[in-house]
Amino acid sequence: MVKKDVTSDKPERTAEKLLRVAARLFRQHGYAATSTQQLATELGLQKGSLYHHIEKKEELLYLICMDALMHIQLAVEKAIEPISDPGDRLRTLIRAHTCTALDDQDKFATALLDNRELSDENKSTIMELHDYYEGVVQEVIRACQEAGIVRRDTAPRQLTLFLLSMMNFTAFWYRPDGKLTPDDLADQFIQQFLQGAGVPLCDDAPHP
Amino acid sequence: MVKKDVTSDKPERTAEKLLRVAARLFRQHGYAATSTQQLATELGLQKGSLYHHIEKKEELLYLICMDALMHIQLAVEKAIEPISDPGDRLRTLIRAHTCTALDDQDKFATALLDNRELSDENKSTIMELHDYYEGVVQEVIRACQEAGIVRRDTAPRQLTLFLLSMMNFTAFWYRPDGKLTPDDLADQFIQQFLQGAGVPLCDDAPHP
DNA sequence: GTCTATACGCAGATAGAC
DNA sequence: GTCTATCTGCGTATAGAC
Repeated sequence: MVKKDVTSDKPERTAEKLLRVAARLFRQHGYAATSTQQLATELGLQKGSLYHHIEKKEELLYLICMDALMHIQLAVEKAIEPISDPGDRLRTLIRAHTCTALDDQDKFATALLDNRELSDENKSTIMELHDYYEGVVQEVIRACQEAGIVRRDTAPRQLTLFLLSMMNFTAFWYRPDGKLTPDDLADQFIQQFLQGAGVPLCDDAPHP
Repeated sequence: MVKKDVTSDKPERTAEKLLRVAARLFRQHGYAATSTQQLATELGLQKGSLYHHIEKKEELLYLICMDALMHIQLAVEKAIEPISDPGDRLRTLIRAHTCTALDDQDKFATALLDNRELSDENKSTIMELHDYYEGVVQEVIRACQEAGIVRRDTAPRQLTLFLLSMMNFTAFWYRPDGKLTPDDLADQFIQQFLQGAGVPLCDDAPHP
């Protein structure tokens, strides 16, 4: 359905702006509740003009989901690739995921909320990517279990879901104008995921 | 906008079924993408007939959000009310929240995903309830900090968001036909939230 | 690449018979 | 409480001028 080449940089400017604005509106009101009219108005265009840039409205949603998923997957894989220590890989993954997700919050939130409104065909494509990425996360966690730094009494898949839940929900409540930077938040996620919120029973005896 | 009395039990059966079916469809396709036609078809009615039970389509969404929030809030408050130990209150809250949310997964997921599509007026009402409930959770966590069983180096509001993120995201991926019961999941949430996924550094020295 | 004009269908909602 | 019939508007998408 989509054959845009992203090789060239400059001539695609309008298309990028379109995606950015669409992501903001979709996140705010939902995909189906956002009309091509609203979209055009925000861009200072007539609604007919949109169809010079896209084939149909759904293409916007598809591109947004694609963009968000690819972005986060590539960022995370690139970040953890040169690292071998399992614990460092996990911490790096959490930081890269958090920062990338918040860097493009509208697209990421839309991808999470509105992917159910894609056509069956597009939905499968997106779901495949999603599952692949989940597998990457799960593998990092599994390696931590093997290395003895993450508990083995819970299935890696469960732990993956817990971690992704915590990080992904952030896209819904995080306000960039608040006090916490994405990096601060990443620190908190790392601590919360690994140590939990409970006070350690025995940290009065620090190890050498 | 809504003046239904929920005092009587039996005569409201159709209305309940309507809400149940609506919640399922809304969750599946989104509120705006679900037509009154689909709704009517699933109920074996003509679309005109729906308007004997509701004033407008949005009323369904409003009632679903209301229902889900009230249900969970009442269940949690009732569960923790007789308990005084802060840690027990937190663990009880997690269990009540998890089980109640999964008991009516469609409504709960719809309330989380589609509340943005409510009219401004209805949205405020729902948000107030939501904030109130968040306050209840936060207070339980704060009490745990005061009692020294939850770390104080993270703000109670942050911890509340982490906990709710983990629990609420469940509504999106949990499958009732899987192996985990809601109770199992609650156990995992309690452990994950308090102890984290990391292996304790010193549990070779159990306390008496 | 943007405009105007328009096709076409389906959405939500109402009225009145049964 | 459900049906049929119908109103009305707005939705997505297209065509052709500039």
